[in-house]
Amino acid sequence: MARPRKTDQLAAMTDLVCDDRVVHVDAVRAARAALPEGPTLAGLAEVFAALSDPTRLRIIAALAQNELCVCDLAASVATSDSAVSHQLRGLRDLGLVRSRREGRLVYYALDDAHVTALYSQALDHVGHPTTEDA
Amino acid sequence: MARPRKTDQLAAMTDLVCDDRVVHVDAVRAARAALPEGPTLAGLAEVFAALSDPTRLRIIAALAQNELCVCDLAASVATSDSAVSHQLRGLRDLGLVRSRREGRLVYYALDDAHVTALYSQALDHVGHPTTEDA
DNA sequence: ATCACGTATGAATTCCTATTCATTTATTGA
DNA sequence: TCAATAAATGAATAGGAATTCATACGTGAT
Repeated sequence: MARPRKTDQLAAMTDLVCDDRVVHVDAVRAARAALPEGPTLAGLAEVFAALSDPTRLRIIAALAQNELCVCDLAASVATSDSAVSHQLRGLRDLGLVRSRREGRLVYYALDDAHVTALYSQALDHVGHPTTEDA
Repeated sequence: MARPRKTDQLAAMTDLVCDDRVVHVDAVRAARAALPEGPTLAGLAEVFAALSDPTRLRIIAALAQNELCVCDLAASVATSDSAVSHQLRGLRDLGLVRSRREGRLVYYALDDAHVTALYSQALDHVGHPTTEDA
């Protein structure tokens, strides 16, 4: 069933876990107990991934100021309408952004306080110079 | 030099910015003023990217409990030593993690309060069930 | 010195993601 | 109805990223 282990405790731990050797059993036990569950982990990764792209960060920073229509958003963050639209779709699928149509224009706004909070916290930590500070 | 614009104000804005049409000049101006500068933006994206991968997230969650050597870390997060080592290099290059050698073992620990704070804030927002809650 | 073990590294593979370009849909005005 | 504009979408391309496998490095023990 398994190969022999150095100690019973160790064997119990590693069998419970995986095939690798464990040095500090208690530390590993504690670490594993602290791991978020699969869905939680995936959710975290998703949110952070949304914030991991410069274009999306600019979009979020822009929308943190005003609601904006797609073309204004594109002009604001200096990318193509299409690229912005693609990104907005992703952000909307994640529930981070909401849209509202008015005539031919579609306005987007932030729709998730968590993400906004994460963004500004990160900005605080980094120190937040903007173009208006120049 | 450029194509005709609907208004002078609009023309001034767009020339200052890019080649796209702008609908709400003031909104765009405000949005652009709020954009973080290039290096800041890149730094933000980097940090969030570090948190955007499930494996790295598990590593961070594990190290939030104890300092761990590579093989214990691998056992904790249930991936190969090699994969963990690769990820640790990245995290160390970003200054998120520090290492300490003791004999043949190398212990890693978290080394950036910002990231730890971001992680736990995100965890709070999501709600944080772990395996020990079961 | 040699061996075993823990860790690190490089190359290769595979998967994912962001942008671009072309096209389509939706809405308004002529 | 037709033309024009804003936005969305799909396919394609290109770049990046994570894991695996093989191998090398560093350290301690025999």
